Amino acid sequence: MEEKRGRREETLPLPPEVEEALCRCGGIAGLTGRLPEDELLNRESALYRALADPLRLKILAMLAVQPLCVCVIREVLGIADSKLSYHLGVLKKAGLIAGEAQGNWIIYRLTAGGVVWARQVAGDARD
Amino acid sequence: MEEKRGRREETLPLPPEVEEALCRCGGIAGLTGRLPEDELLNRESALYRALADPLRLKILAMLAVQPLCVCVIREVLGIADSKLSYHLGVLKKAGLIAGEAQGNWIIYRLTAGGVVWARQVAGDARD
DNA sequence: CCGCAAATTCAAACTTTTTTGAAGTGATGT
DNA sequence: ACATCACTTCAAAAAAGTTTGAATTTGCGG
Repeated sequence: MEEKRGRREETLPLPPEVEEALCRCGGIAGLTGRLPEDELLNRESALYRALADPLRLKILAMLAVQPLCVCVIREVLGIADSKLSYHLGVLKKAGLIAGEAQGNWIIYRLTAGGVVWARQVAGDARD
Repeated sequence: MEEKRGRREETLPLPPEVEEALCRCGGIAGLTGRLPEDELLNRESALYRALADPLRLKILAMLAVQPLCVCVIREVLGIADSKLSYHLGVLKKAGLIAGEAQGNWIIYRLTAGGVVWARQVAGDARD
């Protein structure tokens, strides 16, 4: 009766392959300890969420060619102003691009972080 | 009047910096030509969408330690079966993980592609 | 055959993201 | 001062993604 209470982690029946490997890494607790902090996972998933749209990837690819003002981007994409503004906002909030006002225009360019990801997008194309 | 009709691409007024660089790369048309295919952008954004959730990144991190059956993953995450099944499905559809039935259990492991991205997640943690 | 345990499927409720069109901001040229 | 151009903001509608709990499937041991 005593061994039933508490339900130790080693108690749950597992496929041998998993059980063995799990023991070697410290059981459930050991495994849990090896995982990245939630804080980090949140930040990373937020970045991927910004990249999770073909339109936004296209914008990154364009800006990898050269810095551009909104009107040129819109001309290439053929979408409404406000829609473009929304997506630029998403990329900006993610720290992938930055916009600098220049008179009547706003010129967007990749940030250092943006360059890395834009390369990832365009780089895969070379395969 | 004749120069007004048609609105050639060179006609739109631009900040000098942008205009000059745009000319060098073949104008709007030249820029458009350098962009990745929509097909590719769709595939890549689909991958990022699969990565765009902290729970899913955590699952990848777990499987980077070792292959695991669903029950262990659930134990670590502390979420409902069906919820976990949904997220495993997303990762599987994205080609990041694969599950192999083994008797009563299903053992999930990273695919080759999954390994790359799991490293990206955990690797950033080392900074 | 029966019952159990592991995992998936399903549909409805819920949340988040995206789209749309109208209104707003601010610099520029007249 | 006024009209215009480039761009953003806003709020409502639409679409997509996620969560929930119940039902289902499948393999295993008795």
